[in-house]
Amino acid sequence: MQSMRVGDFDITHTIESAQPLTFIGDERPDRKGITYTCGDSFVEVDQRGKRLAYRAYGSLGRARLSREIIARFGLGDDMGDVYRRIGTDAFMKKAVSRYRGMRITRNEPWETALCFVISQFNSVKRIRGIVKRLIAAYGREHTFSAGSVRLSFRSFPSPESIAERSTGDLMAHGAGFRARYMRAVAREWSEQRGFSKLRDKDYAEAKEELMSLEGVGDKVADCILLFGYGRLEAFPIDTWIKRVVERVYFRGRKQSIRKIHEFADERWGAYAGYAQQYMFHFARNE
DNA sequence: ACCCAGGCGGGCG
DNA sequence: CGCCCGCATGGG
Repeated sequence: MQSMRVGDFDITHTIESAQPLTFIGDERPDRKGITYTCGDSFVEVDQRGKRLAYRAYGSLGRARLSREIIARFGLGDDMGDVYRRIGTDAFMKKAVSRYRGMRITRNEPWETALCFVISQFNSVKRIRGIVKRLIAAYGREHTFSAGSVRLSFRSFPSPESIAERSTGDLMAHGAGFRARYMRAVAREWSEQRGFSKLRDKDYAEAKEELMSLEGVGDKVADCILLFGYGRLEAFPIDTWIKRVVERVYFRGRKQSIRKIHEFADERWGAYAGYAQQYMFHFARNE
């Protein structure tokens, strides 16, 4: 078991706020930790106060595991800086105070893309179920044994393993009309080798490229950029965010998606993604 | 029975 | 542009 000291971090809020880890991993019963697969390794994380303990089963070595934990849970983010920038009004101050320590997780881009393609016009509970069934059906099985420890788990399905299924196969797991989009994105992802070039592009250009995929619109593209590529300026606008922004900042008057993007960009700028996540989690749990 | 869910594509004015 | 519609599915 390895560990590190953490500040301004709350793993419970982080893993319960409907980020990819919510869909992929399994929350521990005490809600203070999670298990999830990272590549071909199985990772356990557990928080006790300011101590974050973690371990991996598989090929992930000690140094790489520590880097994975820091990256995955956004532990490199300066939360003082973030809170100063987003906590500028009563509503956001309340959201921040309620969920202090919640971080934007940084996830594998393909895994992020598939999760959020599935998320469209869907509920958090169902998204999780569908993702779990896909992992069970198409994930590669790994078994780890050392001494008395023996465990088996399935990694996240590869783009190829989704692309080669029929829409009927995918619908059998409850994916519904999204099956077509899942195949389309999986096909592109396997052909274009993971969209790694997006890291070198600016936000607008990267978003436009993601939106050229069938089944990826404005909101899903922002989710992929935020949770998959760590673009903290991305501001995904779903039904919750739209409602809340209109209610809190526009006196309940309807606004177009474009206007809300302009508002968020001007108000929260480089940390709009954090503003969005606190707003989303807060609004959903009211 | 009914409504809605971390939307998107397509068609229309 | 903005608006409206259909879309699979199941949980509340």
